[in-house]
Amino acid sequence: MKTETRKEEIIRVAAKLFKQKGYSAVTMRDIAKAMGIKAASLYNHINSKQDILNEIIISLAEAFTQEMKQIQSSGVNSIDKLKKIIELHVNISSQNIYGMASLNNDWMHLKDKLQYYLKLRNTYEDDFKTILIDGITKNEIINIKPEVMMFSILTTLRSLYIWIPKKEQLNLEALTDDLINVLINGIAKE
Amino acid sequence: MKTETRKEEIIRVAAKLFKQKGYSAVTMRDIAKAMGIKAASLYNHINSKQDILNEIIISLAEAFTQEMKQIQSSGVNSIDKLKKIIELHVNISSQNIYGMASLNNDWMHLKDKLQYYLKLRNTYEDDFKTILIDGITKNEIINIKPEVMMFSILTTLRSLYIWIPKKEQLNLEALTDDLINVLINGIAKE
DNA sequence: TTATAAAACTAACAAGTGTTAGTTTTTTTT
DNA sequence: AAAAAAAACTAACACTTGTTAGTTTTATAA
Repeated sequence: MKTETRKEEIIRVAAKLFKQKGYSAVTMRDIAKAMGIKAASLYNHINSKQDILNEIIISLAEAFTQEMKQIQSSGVNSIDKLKKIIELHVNISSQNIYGMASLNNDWMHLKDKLQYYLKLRNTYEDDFKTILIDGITKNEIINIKPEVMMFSILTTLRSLYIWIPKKEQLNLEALTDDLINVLINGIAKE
Repeated sequence: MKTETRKEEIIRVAAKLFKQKGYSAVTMRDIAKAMGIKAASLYNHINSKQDILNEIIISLAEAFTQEMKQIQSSGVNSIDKLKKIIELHVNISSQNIYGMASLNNDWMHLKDKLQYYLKLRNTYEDDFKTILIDGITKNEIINIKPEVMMFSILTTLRSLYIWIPKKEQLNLEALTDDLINVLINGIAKE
């Protein structure tokens, strides 16, 4: 376990504050105070406030994209691919609760990286939809508009960062199992 | 259809901007410019930027609370209550897309009204959970942790404001039906 | 038409913003 | 112990923020 650099520490502390109040409402002085230093000192480690946001969001977006490509080429059936996607979101979200908040709420404050982020997101959603359409074709998934299914599942998964901290004793495996049940099998007794 | 007051117009325009950039990133000068007046002129109609946010969020939160009480006392079974909740969210969200964005993303910037808002939200979630527990008891709903079920359904419903605008031809009834299917019956073919 | 109310305006404020320059302190390397 | 590098500091900048005071214009009522 390699030790955290000062820059990584700044990004981690900033992400925590961004989750609480959003990127725009957090000042460089807030971040500095949370680290016990003065705002100007931050600039020995980072280039700008904007760069902090870039690093938080882009690294996460790239992680999702990369894993989706793995799932895509895994060769399992569509339901199992969806299960892998659920696991992916639980894993990343539980490891980076604060970053996920920025990814969800502050992506629109990206500037240089905005187009790149949108490209990654669109690719991810297209891949997701392709899995659903494939499942419908192969009769593994009910024939409902794939957009609505994707919206429902993806929205739930993207909001995990809100709910995971609330679960006192965080059993990730149990959470994953429950989510698979709820999202794929529904909640009604047949 | 009674005509909109200037104050209502400010709140409507502000909500639209809040959806795009978040409360903190929108300035009074932004709002004024979108209305074709100067920032100082806004204060002939509203007391503060804070008050704009208060009105947007609290009116929506109260609408949800009120309707939930209706559903609670409607006497139908738990699955039908869930269907009514889905309809409720589709209706309010489609009628106030911009306000729903503030409700979801900017509630933490409430000040005086923050405690009141949290009380309304907690009550709503408690009522929701009670319906689920009741459904489990009566064997209408599968026996999974009600928190996970509520999280999944409620998160999807709360995010409708993101997706509704994307649906080119907005058939609300069809959307409601699809959501009922996906959220209650799941997506897998049995 | 004249008086009244409503709604816009200009100008400015005090406080807060991200960031830079230059300097001092602390830590690491030789 | 001396030199070099890293990381903190103070002070300030140019700009933006929400808001107020006072005034002028526009619309309504008498």
